[in-house]
Amino acid sequence: MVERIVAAGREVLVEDGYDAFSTNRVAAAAGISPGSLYQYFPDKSAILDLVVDRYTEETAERVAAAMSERIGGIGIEVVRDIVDALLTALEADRALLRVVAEELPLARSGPRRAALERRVGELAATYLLARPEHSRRPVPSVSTWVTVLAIENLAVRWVLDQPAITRDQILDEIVALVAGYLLS
Amino acid sequence: MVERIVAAGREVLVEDGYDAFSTNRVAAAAGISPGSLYQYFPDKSAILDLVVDRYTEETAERVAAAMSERIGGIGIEVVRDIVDALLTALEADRALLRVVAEELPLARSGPRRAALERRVGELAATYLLARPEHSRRPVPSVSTWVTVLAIENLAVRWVLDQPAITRDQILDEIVALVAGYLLS
Amino acid sequence: MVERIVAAGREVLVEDGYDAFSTNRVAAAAGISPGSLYQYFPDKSAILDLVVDRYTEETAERVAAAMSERIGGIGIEVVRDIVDALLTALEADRALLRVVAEELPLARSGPRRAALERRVGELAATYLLARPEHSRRPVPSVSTWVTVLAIENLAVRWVLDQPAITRDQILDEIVALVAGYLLS
Amino acid sequence: MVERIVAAGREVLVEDGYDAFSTNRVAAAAGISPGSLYQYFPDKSAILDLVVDRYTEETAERVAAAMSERIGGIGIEVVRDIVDALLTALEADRALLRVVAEELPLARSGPRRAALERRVGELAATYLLARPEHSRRPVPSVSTWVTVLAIENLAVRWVLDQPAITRDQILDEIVALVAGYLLS
DNA sequence: TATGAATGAGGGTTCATTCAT
DNA sequence: GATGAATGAACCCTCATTCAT
Repeated sequence: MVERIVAAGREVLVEDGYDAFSTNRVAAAAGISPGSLYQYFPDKSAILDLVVDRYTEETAERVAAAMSERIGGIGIEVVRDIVDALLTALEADRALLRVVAEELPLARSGPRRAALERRVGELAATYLLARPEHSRRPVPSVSTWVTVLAIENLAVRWVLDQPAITRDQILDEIVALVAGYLLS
Repeated sequence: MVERIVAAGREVLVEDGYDAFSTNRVAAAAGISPGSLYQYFPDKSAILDLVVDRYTEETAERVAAAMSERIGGIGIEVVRDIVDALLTALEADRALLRVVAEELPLARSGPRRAALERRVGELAATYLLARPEHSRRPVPSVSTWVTVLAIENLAVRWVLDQPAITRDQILDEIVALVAGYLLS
Repeated sequence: MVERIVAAGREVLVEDGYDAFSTNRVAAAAGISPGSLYQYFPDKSAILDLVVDRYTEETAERVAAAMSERIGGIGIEVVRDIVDALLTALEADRALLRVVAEELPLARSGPRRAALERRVGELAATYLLARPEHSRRPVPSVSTWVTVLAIENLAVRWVLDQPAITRDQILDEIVALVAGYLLS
Repeated sequence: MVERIVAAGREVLVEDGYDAFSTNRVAAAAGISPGSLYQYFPDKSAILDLVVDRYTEETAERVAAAMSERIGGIGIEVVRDIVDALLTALEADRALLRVVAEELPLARSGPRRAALERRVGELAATYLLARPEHSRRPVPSVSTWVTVLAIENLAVRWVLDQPAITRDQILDEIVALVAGYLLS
């Protein structure tokens, strides 16, 4: 039932946008009555939080999976594969990404995004520490922070704004950005 | 009068946050009646738009000024100076930056931000075109897009999240990021 | 306008009872929209408070007037006249008295009633102090408290329950009660 | 089971007040499901009614017991003992008395209170009829009504408001009130 | 032009009651 | 009998917008 509500919430968000995310609308989409929401959630924002949580976790999961799979690999191709996975994950539900990234008050999606960044960042930091030859930057925590934020933003904007840049191009550019930063 | 309203709107935004940005509140802050707002703006969101516009323009102005000033300069120090100017501009009104970047539905500030990016991007592209030796990336428009977006996001997050990274450090890192990207 | 709302509130209270005292109902009775209530009252309970205040003050006023008028008089007839005035005041709007005394959570009407008691009590105490021969009770503040509470309750119950006791009878009884108490 | 529910209702009333007296809360306190309430009570107010009934009966029982015990006694001390018993009964559960007398719409506790008054009144009337020398008032039913109501209200207010009057004082005063009324 | 009282749809939430299990 | 999830009408209140003055 919680799942049904979360699904309905996601649907409302995708189909009608954040402004339409009212308890009445979500309940209607879930095919239940407004009062029933409150048997599973303390208030409206808890529903929204869980919808965003689920989405963020989904995305984090895919990226983290790609990372742990590829992380044994050699050279710069690792980065390309990971970013490729990230793009794929973001492309999976562009409509929801748009709402989460652009309509939600960032204060709501911010913490989830930060969690994602932390999770991915830790993996990356571990990797960099294990292979010091892969980074010439002096402070690993800092270069991780920089790398993760830069990649994340570029990926999100590329998916949402769909600039005149091909997928291969953006992958090349991001790889070049990261490689140039860490290795030169 | 429009200016008075915009100033009031900005004040409300900074002092009380986005949720308090109601027409009544803005009118009160401007010392006029709610009805009078509608003589100068078609609706509430037009006021908000103009507030954000003004802020974005201010910031763009400062960065563009720094760019045209420094753009004749030599080498990588140019980048450092420009990023420095950007940080300074963002630090000028951290409270408003927080509201604009974190509380506003990004959809509202998005277009203004895009305008800023375009403006700065054009300057950068012009520069890179004029001095091809400064970039080894194949498509200037793409590398400009990448550079501008990466820098912008890192700068905003550094100012807002205040991570344990000194100002000099973040400048070094951004310079390294850009230099590594464009030159290697 | 405040008066119009108070009148409407009183009407709803009298006509439909306390449970029907909803903001929508009061607004409808006042011929205005629900939102307009909030231009004159901070919340629903403020409306109710004022309705009860007005009623209590009205009643207190009448009784106090009778008291100051008669208080120069001689002997026990003074008490009779005052209680008569009290009965008259309570009979003036029996329907509202019923709601105020029986439907309202006493916590709401309690403080107003207490104020009325205090006001009347002070007058009575002053009188008793000025004419010590009128009371043989040792502690004036206590005998005042006892007298006021006893009279008030008897008067209210007589008006509301309409027991098989004539008006003259109840006046006689209350006079006997008070006289016997204070003078014997 | 009915008893369990009544006990739970009383608990909720005492612990959390009238506003918290919801079917869900009472059911939870009784360790049963909300739906089960309706197997024993037609609706919520029936539960409340029975809780109040029980409490009123308890109180009536104690007072009536004291009355039949003392009623053979001589003189005014009888009154004192009975009022003493009443105060003791009211003090037994001051928290519940407060809720019943101050938070409940009086309309709900009114009929129960009236029953108590009738019961006590009948005892008193019987007594007065049997010993005509104890009252000089002309209509026993009327003087009983007056006496019972006056005593009841004074006792309740004394227990709840805790004015600066000692227990002995209030007993003295009530005795004086009654004695003066009936005998002078 | 400026006002600001009035609007009223819609918001989130509660809770007595029902009924399929 | 017992359950407890589901109901949905009704609650109080907000606020962008309007319009008579």
